[in-house]
This record gives sequence, structure tokens and C-alpha cells, in this order.
Amino acid sequence: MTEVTDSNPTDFIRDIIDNDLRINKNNGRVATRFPPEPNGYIHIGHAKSVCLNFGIAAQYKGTCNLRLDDTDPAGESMEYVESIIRDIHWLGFDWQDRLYYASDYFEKLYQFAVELIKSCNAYVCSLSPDEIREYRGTFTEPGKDSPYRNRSVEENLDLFQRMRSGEFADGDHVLRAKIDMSSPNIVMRDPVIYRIKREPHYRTGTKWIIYPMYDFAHCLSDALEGITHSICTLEFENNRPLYDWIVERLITGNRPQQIEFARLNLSYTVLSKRRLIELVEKRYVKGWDDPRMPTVSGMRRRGYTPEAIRNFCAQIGVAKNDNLIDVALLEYCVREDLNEHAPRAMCVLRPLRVVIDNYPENQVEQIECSSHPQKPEMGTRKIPFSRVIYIERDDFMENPPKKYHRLGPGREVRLRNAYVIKFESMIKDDKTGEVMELHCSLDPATLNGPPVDGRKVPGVIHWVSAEHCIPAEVRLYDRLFNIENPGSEENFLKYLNPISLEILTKCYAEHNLKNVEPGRQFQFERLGYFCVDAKDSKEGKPVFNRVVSLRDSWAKITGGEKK
RNA sequence: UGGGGCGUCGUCAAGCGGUAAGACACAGGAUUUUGGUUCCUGCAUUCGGAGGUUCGAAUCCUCCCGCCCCAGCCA
Repeated sequence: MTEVTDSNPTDFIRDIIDNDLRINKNNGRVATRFPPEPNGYIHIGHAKSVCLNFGIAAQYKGTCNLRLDDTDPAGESMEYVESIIRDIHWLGFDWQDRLYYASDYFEKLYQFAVELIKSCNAYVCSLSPDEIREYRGTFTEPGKDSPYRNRSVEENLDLFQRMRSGEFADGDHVLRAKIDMSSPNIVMRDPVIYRIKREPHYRTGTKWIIYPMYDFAHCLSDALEGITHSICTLEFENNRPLYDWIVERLITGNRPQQIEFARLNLSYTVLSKRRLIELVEKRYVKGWDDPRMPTVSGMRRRGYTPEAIRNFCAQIGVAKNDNLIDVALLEYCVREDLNEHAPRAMCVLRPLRVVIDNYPENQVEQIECSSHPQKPEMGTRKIPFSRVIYIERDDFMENPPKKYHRLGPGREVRLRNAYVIKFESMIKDDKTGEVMELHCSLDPATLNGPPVDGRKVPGVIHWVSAEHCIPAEVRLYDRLFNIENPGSEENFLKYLNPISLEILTKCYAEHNLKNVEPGRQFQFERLGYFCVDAKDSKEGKPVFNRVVSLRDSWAKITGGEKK
């Protein structure tokens, strides 16, 4: 885990906290929590919330708890809990000993429910699910009171106890808060707060047959933990009156305050858990950590850094406007971080063989080059140069367009960190006409400086020595969807990008990349930032994931076709 | 349709009655052995619209328009 030292942003939530502190609310205490349900992996949208909650705690010298909101056994599992813990730690945040589970509060929550029954604020309702819906009314018509609304406290207590002990089938009864069936806010029309569900819970097993609903469990969990500011997303705004209603009746002293902000939407991807689960389960991606996924584990495997993600979250801000953040901002944030920290290397993705005719057959020269052009402190490495090298296929064009700076008939280019070479001839495949090999000559005086006669060589291309390079697999990723806002489409799968992954198996990398640490990032010069895949790399045969390409102003000029 | 929320540059987002920050994107230019980095420069006379209050309004008032959320025994 890295220590978070990012500077503090400002937003409307921090304004509220500043004001609370000014009036000494909660005795100047600030306590937040991040409350995921362990039914999926967390994604970049959760990261926004993680940065907000943990960031506020750090800024105000308060605390932020991690609480697993596991009140619905369906779909929840320890695998998800473990992934959430791993991902938040990786992002750079820590909750010390404050790891909590809503399921640890089940007994307390049950007692709270009993209390609510005793104060005539809750009742057992025996309507069927369909009937409950009918009785609820609509946006324009008020609901009707349940015929069970006025059961006696004794009967309610008895029934609720028997719900717990397993006397009834799922759906036979529920516990409801007794509020107002004619409330214009549908959430307040006697909401269900406990249901019978015969489903084993990943932590409590078969101990419980009834489970509290979110609205009941969440606010009380906050209160039990002494949370001061309960930050959640906008869709819970309608639930805030219920949050307050419950807390007012059951909690004395300091009560937590719910504050809502707009969830993150990112262009060209989806962030709803339902849709991400669908991508995983229907195998459109290779798992939750597929490098194309916007999950934290997917981004980690892709090669994103925690710093980049945190900085992104700081850049996008916190407000209440619906938003669709341009994925270009995320890419900017990784480039910014990796440009600073990733050592440079050379790798040829689509090799073209080049023979330097005037270079001696058995000569090998070790060229020392820096690992970072602006940071000498990052050191140097040696790269062998020899008679036969590989260059990138599209760094040669037989009929180059105007302004093309690379190799072509009659042209010269600089080999990065090495000599200037000049095109002499090419060998083509008789049948296909494809260029198979180039023959060039080098200018021996150009290793450490420009040509002595003062001629300009505008192009620089990367290369590897054929004899010394190592084979590598490189995976190029593109956006998962080909429309800006797939999340707004019901049939979002229709817009999956068919070429979101391109696997190149015949790449050649400089020999220094032979045994690299999984998870390490490099800049492959002129191409982009690449990360050693932590799962599929083999000893001496690394697999590289492209994190993000370099900005490419040449591609912009030529129409931006993908490399 | 009842309720709740939101409308400031292409995308985010400051602004809290004193005359529109910043970031990304975009467009130019300089430097460059990465068509990278870095560095300059440009980019809302106007804040969803219309009225009103005021010496002065994105900020206050009124009406209108648009978008999002809520009718799970999900969270």
C-alpha cells in the first residue's frame, strides 16, 4: 500500500463538513464509511466514492470504516469481500481495525425492529408481494392501508419472533414500518424493513431466516458505528426521509447525516454492477480482472497505477450534476503518471527485417542509453546493436505521403539511440508484393550526434537487434464499447466493440525485458505504456498489456487509424 | 402524471450580489535522437429561457422549458 499524500480538493460535501465543524456538530468529529455490498468487484465509480470517503477522513483527521453491506445473501460471497479489501488497499487506503459487516449487526437490528414494533411504528404485514404492490398505489394515486396495519403489539411481536424462528415460508409475512400510505414519496408508504428469505448467508450461514432491508440496516449501521456523514449516491435522495425517520425513532444523541452526490459515469464503458456481471457471466470478457474492464482489478492488471486513479478522482470533482466523464481524462491521468515513472524500452510490435549492409557481419556494439530522457537518475541500460535489426512495419512506406518522417526509398532515418541509416533496397515477396526485407547503410559518424555535414534527419524510429531480442506477446486494448454512453442503452451488448482486444504474438522486445517483474510498467518508445501481465507472463516470455498509447499527433494528421 | 434532484465552454467544474477560476478535449506555435515530454498562445461579453428586484444578477424573486431518480420482499 502506498501512502496517500494527494492534496485536498474542495466540494459541496466538504463545505457542509466545514460548516458542521464550525458549529461543533458531533463535537468536531468526522466519521465516514465506504459501504459496498459484496456481490461484485468494485469499479472506477466505487473508486470515486472510496477516494471521497477516505479522503475526507484523512483531511479532517477523522476515520473511515470499511463496512460490507451484506444484508441480502443472494449473490454475496467471501470472494467478493476479499476482492474489495484487496482493491481498496491497492488504491492506497486503510481502515485499520475498523472492518465491519452489516451481518454482524443482525441481532442488534432485530432488537431495534422489536423496539419499533413496541412503539407502534412497525407491523407484520401478511399481504402477498403482488398485493403489497397493489396497495402501494402509484405516483399519482395514494396507497391503501394494509388490512394488517393495526395488529396489536403482542400479535406483531409474536409473528415477528416466529418469522425469525422459521415457522413461515418465504413471502408469507414481512415487517413494515408504519408511516404513511398516502405519502407523495413512495419510499414512505409503509416500507418493508424485514423479509423472510431461506437462503444461506455467506457469513451467518443458516442462522438467520429473516434479513433486514437496506433502508433499515444501513442507517442503523451508520448510527452503531458513530458515522457522522453518511455519503451516498443521488438515487438514495428519496430514501433520506426514511433514513431520518428510522434514526429519529431508535437513536438518541448524535445522528448520522446522509449526503448524496452524483455517481460517476465514464464514456465508452458501463459502470452498473448488473451490466458488469453480465459481461463477466456471459463471457464477453475473460473475468472481473479482464484489462478491458473498468473494475479496479481490471485496471490494475491493465497497468493503471493507484496514483493515476486517485488523481483522476480528484480531477473529476464531486457535485450533484449527472455527468459523463470523457475517458480521455482517465487516459491523461495514467499518461501523466507513467510518463514520470515508467522506464523506457524498445519493442517492435510488427517486425520488418532490416540488414545494414555496411555493418560487419559479426560485430556487436553495446549502446548505453538512458532509461528516461528527462530523468538521468533513473539510470541507463545497454542495448546491443548488430547487422540485422527489426523495425516497425509501418515505419517504412514504399510510397510515403507528404510529411512522413520515417523510412522510404531514398530516405534516411535515425535509429533511436543509435545510427542514422539510409534506405538502399528492398526485397519483396514475388506473389504478394509484400515487402519482406530492407537493406540499408549506416552513417558511422552519427552514433552520438547529428550528421557531420549538417543535413537534417527528421525521423526517429525504434528497433531491436535480431540476434539479441526476445520474443514477446503484446495485447492491445481498445474501448469496450463503440458508443459514448452504452450505459444509457437497454440493449448495451449490441454496442460492444468487436476489436477491443488485439493479440500480437510475434513481437520482439529488447533483451532487457526478458525477466521483468509482473505488474511493472514500461514505456515502449513511440508506442505507449505497457504492463507486464501478472497472469499470463512466462519465465523469459513476457506478455505485455498496453495500458494506453502515447499521444499520437501523426495519427491525428493521417486520420487516426489505430496502430 | 405525484414527489425528489439537477441545468455555467465539446466534457467535467469553480463561482455563495461587485462584473465568468481551473482541468481535459480542441487549434496554432517553439524546443526535441520518442510525430512523446516540456513550453508558450488561443478557446463562454455570457451562465436552460423569459420577465422582475438592484447602481450592479450566473448568484435574489416569479413563471416557463429540459434532463435524471422513485411504484424490489435489491442496494
